[in-house]
Amino acid sequence: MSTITDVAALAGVSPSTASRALRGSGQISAATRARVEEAARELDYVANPSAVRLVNGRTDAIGLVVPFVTRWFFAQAVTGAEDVIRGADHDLLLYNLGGPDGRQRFFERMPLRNHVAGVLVLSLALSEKERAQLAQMRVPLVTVGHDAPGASSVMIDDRAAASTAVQHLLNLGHRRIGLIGGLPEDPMHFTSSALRARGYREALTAAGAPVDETLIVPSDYTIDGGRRAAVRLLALPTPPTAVFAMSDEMAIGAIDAARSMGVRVPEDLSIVGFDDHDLAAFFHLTTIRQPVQEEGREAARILLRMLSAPDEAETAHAVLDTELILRASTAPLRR
Amino acid sequence: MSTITDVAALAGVSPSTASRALRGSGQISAATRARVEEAARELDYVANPSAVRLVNGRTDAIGLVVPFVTRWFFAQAVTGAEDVIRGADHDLLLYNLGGPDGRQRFFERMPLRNHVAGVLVLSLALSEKERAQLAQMRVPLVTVGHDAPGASSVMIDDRAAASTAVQHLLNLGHRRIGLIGGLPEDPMHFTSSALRARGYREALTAAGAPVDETLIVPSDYTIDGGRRAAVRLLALPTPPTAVFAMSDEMAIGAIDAARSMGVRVPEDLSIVGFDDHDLAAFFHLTTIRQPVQEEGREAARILLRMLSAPDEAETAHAVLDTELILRASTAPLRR
DNA sequence: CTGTTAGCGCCTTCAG
DNA sequence: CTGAAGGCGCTAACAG
Repeated sequence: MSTITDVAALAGVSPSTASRALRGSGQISAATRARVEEAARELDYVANPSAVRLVNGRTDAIGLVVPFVTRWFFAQAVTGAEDVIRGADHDLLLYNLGGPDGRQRFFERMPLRNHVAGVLVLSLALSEKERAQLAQMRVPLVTVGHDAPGASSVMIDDRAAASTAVQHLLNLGHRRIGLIGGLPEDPMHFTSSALRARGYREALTAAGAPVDETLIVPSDYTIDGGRRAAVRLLALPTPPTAVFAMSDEMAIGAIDAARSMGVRVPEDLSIVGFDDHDLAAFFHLTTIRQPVQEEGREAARILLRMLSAPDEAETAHAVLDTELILRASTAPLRR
Repeated sequence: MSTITDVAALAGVSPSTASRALRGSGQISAATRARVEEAARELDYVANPSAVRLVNGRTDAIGLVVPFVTRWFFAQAVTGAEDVIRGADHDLLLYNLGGPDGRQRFFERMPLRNHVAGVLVLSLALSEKERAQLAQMRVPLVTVGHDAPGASSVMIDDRAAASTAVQHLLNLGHRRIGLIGGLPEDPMHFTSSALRARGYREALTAAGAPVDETLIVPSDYTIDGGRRAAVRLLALPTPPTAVFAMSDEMAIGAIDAARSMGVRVPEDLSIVGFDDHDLAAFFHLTTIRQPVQEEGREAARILLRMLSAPDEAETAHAVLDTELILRASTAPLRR
């Protein structure tokens, strides 16, 4: 691997001149610049990033923390963030927690410490202690789907979106509306679950409909979890006539459960999901669309902005729009 | 950010002693070591990785190149690789190509150059030029799902697996068997497509069944692509009685197409997929299971091994097992 | 067992 | 406009 000294030697200049020429800083005669560039090309020179970082006193890598890359939502957000970060020529260090154990290990060891210029955290509700750990790194922090003090955030209005979903069902005449949602003490703490649950309750209350706690079933954001939750709901003495699931995966599980129990969708049971997953259209699922890739992109943009203006200690908070997508999994209540 | 000099000062020793104590190298009295460790803890010291890399002359970051993190297969493989790499305390630089443009940009700029100790490439059939570019970085290279000269690889036996799938259909009495597969000139060049197509042809030929080119329909590994391909097959004057799809996504699309055309699965049409995607069981899909996460893990392991024994220029080649998973999307030919 | 010295590759003063 | 010198933080010899 050739160094800048090699380049300088080949070009017949000093290393500092070579450095200036290559980076376009200072005043350099066009002739020397050309010569240096030619030499660099010839030697296939690329600056050693460790040396550059050491002397500049900063890294340009960005840490991306994600619970599970395999889940649709996270993969989408990663794609958006990655694209923006690459476009700005930063490195992206991926950290996939992969469950409670990985999460604990991460926060214990803080492997990003001293490694990154900024951190992007996808959809983890940070405990106070975790937030403090992250803050201790003294680098800008942006979260997606969760709002932590001292950090910037990109969110959707989970509460309003959930209300909209439930309102849609209420408009169709439904009153007994089930909720399939995040686990109450989810080890991964997705805050959005709590917000969506709140929106659900508020919509019902505002419409004068009772909130029946037996219709609220926790689940784990997987198809199978949605299936189990739906089975429980449909086995109730007075089952709901409609269900709002906090993710499309769970909604799909619910559709499957209904089918296998001889309950027709939407004739006997209306179902609304959340996300507008790739498969939602396939299942004719009415759902709340959220712009997941854009959430990742926007978070990355905010982080880049924070990096370029480090003095301004301000945090930014973006709220992106959601939209109710009407498909064929919901229908008016039949009496 | 405190430096090792701060730690040394606080512990009342020289920086080199502090360094040795912290890294457990050389001979250090238990007393000094304890004092240094205490000082480091107090100052919350973490070595500056750029400085460490600069002096050691190497980075410990590993580059992971993936076409689309959002596709199930890649997300799974990334998860496996990430886990192993993290476990070995290496950084993981993610590079998501995201299509032909991103691919070209990547190979033009080679942003991993001088950044990484090794590279993991997921399921890209590398052109000779691309392979040369990668080789020019002079770091170990491991590919998953593709075999390139000079690189280690982790593969499955795509040809045999495809043969098995087709053989299963032949055993059920089918003779007209459609193939839904990779695009012939897929801009992302997935080699496995070609190998699976070969397996398909060989199985038919070995059984004395004719290979009808009109039954071979290219597609793009998406649900929708599978749907379109199936529609074309089913609209044929003499449609096939069975179909082998090169991915579960495409198989699912085919199931949907059949359903909407009034063709029953498996009574009128048997379908075999490939991958054992999370949704395969959901669709009762008979499929070829491949251990995707394990492919990622094994690739990472091989890379780590290459890094720890850089002298041995040998490449390793792992072939992992696949398995035919029988479900309800295939049935004997009805006459 | 510990301190001193030198240098990894680069960039940024500071002099010319 | 260009070169020399110094130092970023750390570790590997080399002396003690």
